[in-house]
Amino acid sequence: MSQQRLSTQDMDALPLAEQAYQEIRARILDNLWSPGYQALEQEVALALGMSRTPVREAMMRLQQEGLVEVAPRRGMRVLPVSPTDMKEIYEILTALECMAAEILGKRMPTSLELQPLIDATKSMEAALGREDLDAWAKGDETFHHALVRLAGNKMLLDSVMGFWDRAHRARMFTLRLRPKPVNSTQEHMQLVDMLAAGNGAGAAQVNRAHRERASRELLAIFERYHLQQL
Amino acid sequence: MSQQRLSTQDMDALPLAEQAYQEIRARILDNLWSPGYQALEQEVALALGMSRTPVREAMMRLQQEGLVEVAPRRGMRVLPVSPTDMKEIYEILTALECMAAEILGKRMPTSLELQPLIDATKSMEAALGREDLDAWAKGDETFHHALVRLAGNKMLLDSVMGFWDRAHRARMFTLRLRPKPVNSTQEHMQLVDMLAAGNGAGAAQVNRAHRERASRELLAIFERYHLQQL
DNA sequence: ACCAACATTAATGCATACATTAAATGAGGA
DNA sequence: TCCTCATTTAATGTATGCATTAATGTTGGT
Repeated sequence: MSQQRLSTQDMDALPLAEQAYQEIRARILDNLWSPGYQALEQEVALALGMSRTPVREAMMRLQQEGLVEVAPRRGMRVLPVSPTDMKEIYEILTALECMAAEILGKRMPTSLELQPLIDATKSMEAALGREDLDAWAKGDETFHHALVRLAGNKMLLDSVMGFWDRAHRARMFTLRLRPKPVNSTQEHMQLVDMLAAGNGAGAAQVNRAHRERASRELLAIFERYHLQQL
Repeated sequence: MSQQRLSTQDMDALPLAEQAYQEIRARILDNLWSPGYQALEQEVALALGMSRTPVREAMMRLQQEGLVEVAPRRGMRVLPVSPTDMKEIYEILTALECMAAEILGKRMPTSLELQPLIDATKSMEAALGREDLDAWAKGDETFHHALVRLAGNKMLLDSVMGFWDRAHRARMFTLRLRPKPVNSTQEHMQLVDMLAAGNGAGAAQVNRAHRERASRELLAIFERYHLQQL
């Protein structure tokens, strides 16, 4: 294998370790590598066409983020998400997002700032009309991402995004098992109203109810289908 | 340098990468390597008596945790903590700890479970009597650690501990610049009472006030002394 | 004296070699 | 047949080598 394949003008300026990270992460989030999937450093290295070193680096990063576990002798293993995990993740996300909502509300965002939230909500409604649940989910992510981003706390955003990743698969899976999210539009707009009114506490409360309902529904699905992990 | 120094019966069963991580982290938290301190992979490796590989691994881990930055050509650099950073960290910690308090309160912990909180508070009071601020700070950490731990959300605990690390230096530094924390005992016991009474919302509220006051005091010190970073 | 082009140096990113060790395999005895 | 202990195998952890490249220094021209 050639020592370095980056020649003079190569489009991938990304370090191999970074490529490995993004590639593995994408496969996990897209469920190409499902929970329980195991692979040795060498196997992954071969699959990605690089040596063990950058792969190892990527695996450790993913382990810290909670997406994989690196077992002593069997390489990495894609971690399943248990109902308990989901409960923990949603508790955290609820706390963090509500904090974001409160901060943002107190700050009285301009309508220009709030526009992304409104756009996302509209796109969700449109997607729902087309029965396009994937697009709906994407809109929902956009909405909540914008909400947290506008709070202006960078560490908060990073932290939240990490937990979203961990819950991603389960959210996608349960998307089609739960009642159509017809209330979300109204709940989102209610939140926007609170924010526009500068009502931080109210915004936090609305978002909290929103998230707690979502969490309950999700955990109910785990129960109903006896899902031990996803 | 010998390839492997782990002979048959060696007390350090820890992988070198783990040793490196703990060692570097300790030096940063103890302020032996102050904010702005820079070191190349090779230098650190030499200092710790190992090769670049495990050092590199440790540095990446510390970077993800936000303690250092790994600049392209100048190795790692211990990150300073700015007032903005402190504000962000305390916002997050407040949200997460309050969530912990609420969960724990709702669960109505037994007095046995609450004992660690009471013990920690007593130890803080004793330390204060001896004017031993370091011991006081340690007690405070113990109290809040126990609070979050008892909430039973492992991910929450991990997350919180990461943010504590990032704020550690600044907390220690400001310890002697701020008014003696004479109210903390009462506030802590008030929180314990709420928890014992099963009053989750109340516990959250008390803890929130507690943390917001601490945060305000800390930021005020940054202001007063024109500290741009710690 | 200043600046541009070039040479030099040094640090990293990655590949690879190697020792250690956990797991798997197999042999021998109860 | 089953269990115990030695042997082999294979995966990792760590060290090291090497190519790339950013930073620094140097030279020559204006």
